[in-house]
Amino acid sequence: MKSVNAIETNKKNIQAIVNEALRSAQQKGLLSFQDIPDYVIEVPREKEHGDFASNVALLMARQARMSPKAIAGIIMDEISLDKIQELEKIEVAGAGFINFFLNNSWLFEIPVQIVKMGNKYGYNDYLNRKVQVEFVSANPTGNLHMGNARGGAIGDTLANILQRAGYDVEREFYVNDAGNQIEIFAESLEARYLQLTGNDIKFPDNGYAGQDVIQTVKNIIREKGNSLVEMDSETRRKIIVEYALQEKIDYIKATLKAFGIEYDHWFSEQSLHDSGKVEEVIKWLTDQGFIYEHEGALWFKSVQYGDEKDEVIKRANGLTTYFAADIAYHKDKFERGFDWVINVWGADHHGHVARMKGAMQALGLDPAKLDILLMQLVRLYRGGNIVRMSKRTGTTISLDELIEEVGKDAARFFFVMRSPDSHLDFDMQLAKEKSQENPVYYVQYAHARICSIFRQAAAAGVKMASVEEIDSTLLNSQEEIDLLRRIADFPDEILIAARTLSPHRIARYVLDVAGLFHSFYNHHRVLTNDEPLQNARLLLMQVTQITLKNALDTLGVSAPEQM
RNA sequence: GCGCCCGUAGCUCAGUGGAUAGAGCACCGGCCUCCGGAGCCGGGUGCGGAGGUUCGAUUCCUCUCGGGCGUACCA
Repeated sequence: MKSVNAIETNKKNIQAIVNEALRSAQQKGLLSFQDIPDYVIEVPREKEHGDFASNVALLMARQARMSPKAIAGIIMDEISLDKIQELEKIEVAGAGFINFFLNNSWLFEIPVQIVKMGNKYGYNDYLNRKVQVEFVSANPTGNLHMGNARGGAIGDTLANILQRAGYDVEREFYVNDAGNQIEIFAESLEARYLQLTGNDIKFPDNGYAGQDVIQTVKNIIREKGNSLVEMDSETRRKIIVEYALQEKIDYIKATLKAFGIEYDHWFSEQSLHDSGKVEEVIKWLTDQGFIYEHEGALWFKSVQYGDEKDEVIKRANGLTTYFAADIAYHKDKFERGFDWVINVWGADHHGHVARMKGAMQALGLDPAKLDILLMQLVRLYRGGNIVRMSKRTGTTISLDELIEEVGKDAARFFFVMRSPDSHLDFDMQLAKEKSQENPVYYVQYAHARICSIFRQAAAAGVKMASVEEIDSTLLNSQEEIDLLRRIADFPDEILIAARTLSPHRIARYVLDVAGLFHSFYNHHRVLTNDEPLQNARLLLMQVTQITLKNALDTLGVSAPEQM
């Protein structure tokens, strides 16, 4: 199906006539310039400035050696209004802006298109470009915490946005099932196992002290009893850690699924070691001169790529670092044919960005194809009080507990409501509240209210006319036009959110649409005895419902029919 | 010390170099004999500070103050 993005279409049409006017003015010798500058057609903030506006004259002033206003005047004179059917008026305003005023006929055509597209409204044209979004990638050594939760909501929403922007999207979870922390995990599990089977063993100082480790060990004992006590340590650890990893990965999968997230691919770090890809990439980088030896360790020359210091890739004890595996991992990603790779990382990993991009360059890959979306950390509140998190005592609130307490919808909405750059204060009490203070309810209520109107209509035996027969030009009050206008923005909002990696834009958008709907609802009645008007308003309700539902889908939040 | 992110209304936050900087909450005052009042309408002296680039800076650059994070042969 052909996608609908009326805003983008209008911008392109206006840009075309502006370009045409520029060339025409140039030919007539009215305007002298080398290149058309990189100007924009934008929707002005103020309604008085038209439906669309361009800054082309301001950007051209220098090379044309004329005032912006004079240039704008020339351009305006070269444009004939009948080039675009809806174009009603052009004016020069402010410092030299060209403002374009359209009549609303394009707007009234949109409802029928939206109804035809249904749950595909918001999707843009297919781009045939593969993008991978890797997110959460939590260590399988503990529970999912609030950072993982925010990463999950941001990553999954971003993946949804990219799909609607026209990309082929793959969601990937990188399982850190190798390396140092797995060793420590194994030691911790073994110590707890021996302790719980009656042996006096000291727990490692840097071990995983959480309750969940003890619970895992209890599960192992339930299944295998004391049978591991007599084994040699290596065999015992192998059995225990294998069991624990499986249990943790199952837990992570189940919890994220409850959070509305399903991955296309789970990628094992250990597989990179098993296949020899880590050694392979180290050897290749060494041969190319990107690696040197110092005090028995191998170092990657990340300083030459703007990093603060060089990074160890293989330790003096012969074990590779997590960075070595990460290089092999990113090489593998691009060998899988992605045009674009996005990693969602916690801000505490920002120091890793420069050297990762440096490694890309060393490998001959284009670092611009890798975007790392850093998100600031989460502070959890309950009412006014901060909920302290402590790894040592294991008293953190985990994602499964959060979902249990506030629900998936509120949690997902809250995590994407703010820009990833912004610290997030998550108030669990507010997220649970069924009141006007809680934004997720405000939006869901709008959707439920519309559903209720249709239930009322059905109960009264009202039948909506077929879409083609409805006269949508009757939707001419300010509230109706404002709502319709914002609904028309949806596909373009998706494109902007994709381009700027801004999932929070969609949360704000859906709040906007809900607000405009509530305002309409309080000013006008849908069900009346004016049948043509009633039909037009029912159509408006239908497209509002579709837009709210599709935008909420993008956020992974449900759109209830009643509350 | 050095590096990254953030400082916008009382609070929590939006704001792709553009025209008169917005929203929610809180606070005050209004609005249903009528489709769900979990709603609507009205009420605002705010871009931490100082320079710079630009026709134009909340946005870009430098410095400065404040907060967060990082700065391991951890991940």
